[in-house]
Amino acid sequence: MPTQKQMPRPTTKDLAKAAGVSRATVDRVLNGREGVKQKTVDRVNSAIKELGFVRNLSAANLARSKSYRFVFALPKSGDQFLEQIVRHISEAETIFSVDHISCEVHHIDENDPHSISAYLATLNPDSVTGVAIMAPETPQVRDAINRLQERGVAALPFISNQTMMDENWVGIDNRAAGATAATLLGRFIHAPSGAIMVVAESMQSRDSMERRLGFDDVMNMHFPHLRALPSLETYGVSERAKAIISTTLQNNSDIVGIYIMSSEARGPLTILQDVAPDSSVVKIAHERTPFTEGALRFGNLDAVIAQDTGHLVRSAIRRLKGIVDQRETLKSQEKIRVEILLKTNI
Amino acid sequence: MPTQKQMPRPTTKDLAKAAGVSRATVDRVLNGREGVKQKTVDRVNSAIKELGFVRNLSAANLARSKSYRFVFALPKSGDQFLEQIVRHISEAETIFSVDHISCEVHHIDENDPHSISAYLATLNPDSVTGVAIMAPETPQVRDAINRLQERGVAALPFISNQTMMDENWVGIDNRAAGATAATLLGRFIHAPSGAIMVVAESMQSRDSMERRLGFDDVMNMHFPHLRALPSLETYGVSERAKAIISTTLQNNSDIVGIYIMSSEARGPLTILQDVAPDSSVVKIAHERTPFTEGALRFGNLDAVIAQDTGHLVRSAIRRLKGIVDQRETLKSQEKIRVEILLKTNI
DNA sequence: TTGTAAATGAGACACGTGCCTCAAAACAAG
DNA sequence: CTTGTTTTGAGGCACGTGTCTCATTTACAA
Repeated sequence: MPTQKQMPRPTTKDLAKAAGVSRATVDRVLNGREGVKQKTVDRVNSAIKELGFVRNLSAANLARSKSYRFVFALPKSGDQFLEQIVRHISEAETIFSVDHISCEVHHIDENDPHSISAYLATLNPDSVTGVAIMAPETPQVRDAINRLQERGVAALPFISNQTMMDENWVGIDNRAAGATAATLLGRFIHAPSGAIMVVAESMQSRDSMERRLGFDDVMNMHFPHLRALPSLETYGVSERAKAIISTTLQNNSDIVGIYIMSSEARGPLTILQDVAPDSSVVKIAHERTPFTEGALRFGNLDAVIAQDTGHLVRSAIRRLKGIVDQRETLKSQEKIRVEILLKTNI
Repeated sequence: MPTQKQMPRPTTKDLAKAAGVSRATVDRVLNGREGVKQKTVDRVNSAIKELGFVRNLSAANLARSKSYRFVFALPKSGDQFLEQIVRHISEAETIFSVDHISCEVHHIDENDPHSISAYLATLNPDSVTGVAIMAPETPQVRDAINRLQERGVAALPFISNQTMMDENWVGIDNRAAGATAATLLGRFIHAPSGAIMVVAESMQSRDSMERRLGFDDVMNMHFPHLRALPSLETYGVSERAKAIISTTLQNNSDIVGIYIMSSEARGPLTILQDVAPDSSVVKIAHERTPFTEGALRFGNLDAVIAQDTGHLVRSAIRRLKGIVDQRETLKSQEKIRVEILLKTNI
C-alpha cells in the first residue's frame, strides 16, 4: 500500500528560506511592491518555481479581508430568458458566498449605449470588483469596458458578444447554434420540399446575424430542397409580429418548418398557434424557459436550442474572479455548450 | 447612488457576544463537542439564526490545516470514455488545488465485487477524505459504501448507478438517454418502415437496461413503423461483435437505423464500416470521445448522446466536498444533462 | 452546608498571508 | 572617507477559526 507522503504546501516562510531572503522581501516580490533589486526578485522567482510555491488564496483573502462584489448589467426588458438569468444569479450567490462573493443585478437600457457607458463609468474598484455586461455591441460600450479594466474593475461581456473580445466573453457560438437549428429542421422535416419561416426580434444584433449565417450555411449545403425565407423582424411588438407572421403564412402555403431565433419564443409561438393551430410543421426555438419547456412537453415545439443559464452565470462569476485573482480559468469548464433539448431530455 | 453598506459577516466573536457566552462555548457548540447544557446550545443556535452566522470555511480549514483527498475508483478497462474521465480528473485537480483538494485514480476490477469491497475497506479517514466509485451494482459494493460512510469517509456512486442511492449519485438519467436516442432515430429516419439494430456491451448492467427501457418506450409510443431488434451483446470481444453484427445485418435486410448503447462505440462502428460501408443508415452512439467526435465530423455518426465527462468529475468533487463540509450542493448545478451532439455543436 | 462534578470562561497559540514600522545593512556619489 | 539613498531584515499585529489548558463559576446531590 504505497501511500504517498502528504507533503504540505510550501509557505512564504519556506520561500524566504529557500531564496535566502526575509519574509518581508518575499512579500515585496509577491505583491509587486517596488524597491527590490532585480537580482533579488529573480532569486525569489526561481525559488517559487523550484518549490512549486502557490500562494494560499484563502489565507491571503483572510488577511486582507477581501471580498468580491460583482455586478450583472442586464437589459431591462423582462422576458423569461432574463428572468431565468436573474434567478440563477441569486442561486449562484448562495453557493459562492463561501468564497465571499456577492452579486447584484443592475438593469440597463440596452438601446441607449450612452447611458450604459455612463453607468459603467460610475463603477470604481472600491465598491465593485467586476461587471458582467449584457449589451449589444457599440463603440461606446466597448470603450467603457476598456476603461473599466484600466481602472482596475474586471469586465466581461456576457451573452451578447462584442467584436475583438474574442476569447474574452461568456456565451455560445451563435453561428453553431444557427447551424444546429438548421440541421435539426432539415432532418426532422420529411416533406420533399417546402419553405422555412425564420422569426427574429431584430436582425440588427450581432447574435441574430451570426445565427442566421450558421443557419443558411447548413441549409444551403445540406438541405437544398428547403427554402429558407427572409428573417421576419418582430421588434418585440406583438401586433407587428402577428401581422407579418400571418402574411407570411398566407403567401407561402408550403411552409414546413419554423425557426424562432429570438430568445423570447412565447410571442411568435402563441401567435402561430392562433393563426395556424393544426400544424404538422416542424418548429424550433431558442432558450429554455418555462414556456419552451411546456411547449416541448406538449409537442408545440420539436426542439429547443439552448444555453444553460445557470452555467452562464456561474461561468461569468468564476471568470471575473479569475481576472481579479490573476489566475487562469479552466477553458473546458467555461465553454458554454450549444444544447439541444427534446421532449425526452429536458 | 444608493451603495449598500458592505456589512462584514458576523464572526464567532460576534456570536459569543450575541449569545452572551464565551468564544470557547461557541466553539463547543459549533463543533459539536459535549459538555454543554442544552439551554446554552439553544441560546447559541438562536443567535446563529439571528445574526445569520455562517462559519468562514477558509479560516476554519486554515486553522486546522485541513486538505481534502479524494479517490476515484474506476474500472481497469481502458476505453476512450474512461480515458476522458482520467484526463478530466487531473484537469480538475489543477483548478481545485486552491481549495486544497487533491485527487487520485485507483483502478478496480469492475467484475470482482469482492476485491472492490476489500479495497474500499482499506480506506480510512486519515488518508482519504472521500471516494467516487464507478462500479456495477452489487450487494457487496453497496454494503462497503455504507460502511465507508459510517467510518467517516464520504462515498459517492459515480456514473454507474446503484439502487436505493436515489439522489445520491453522479450521472445521467439513462432512461432519458435511451428515450432521446430513440426520438432522434425515429425523426431522422425517413423510410416508411424498417428495423433498428441495437448494440450493447452487455445487458447485465443496470445502465444498459435503463437505456433500453427508455428506448423501447419511445419507439413503441411514437414510431410503431420501426422495429427495434433485440439487443446484441458484444461482451467487449471484437470477434464476437463482428459475428453477431454481420449475422444480424444478413438476417435483416431492412435495417434503417443503428443504436450503439455501450460507452465504447469504436468497436461496433468500425465493424459496421467494414461489413456495410455504404450505408444511408442512421447511426447513433453514446459518449463523446475522440473517436465519436471524428465520426460525427465525417458523417459516420448522425448523433451522439453524451454526458459531459468534465462536468461529471467536477460535480463528483464538489459533492464529495459538500458531504465532508456538511453543506448542501446546488442541485441545478449538479444535475448531469443528457447531451445531444451533432456535427454542428460538437 | 459542604463536596464534587458539570459547565463555562479567559487566554494563549496556531494556521498562511498581508501590511506596517523601524532599524540595519548595502551601495552610490561626493 | 563621509553622506545620503536604496535595499533588506526583524518583528509585530491582523484576519477568523480551531484547539488546547487552567481557572472559575454553577448546579446538584449528600
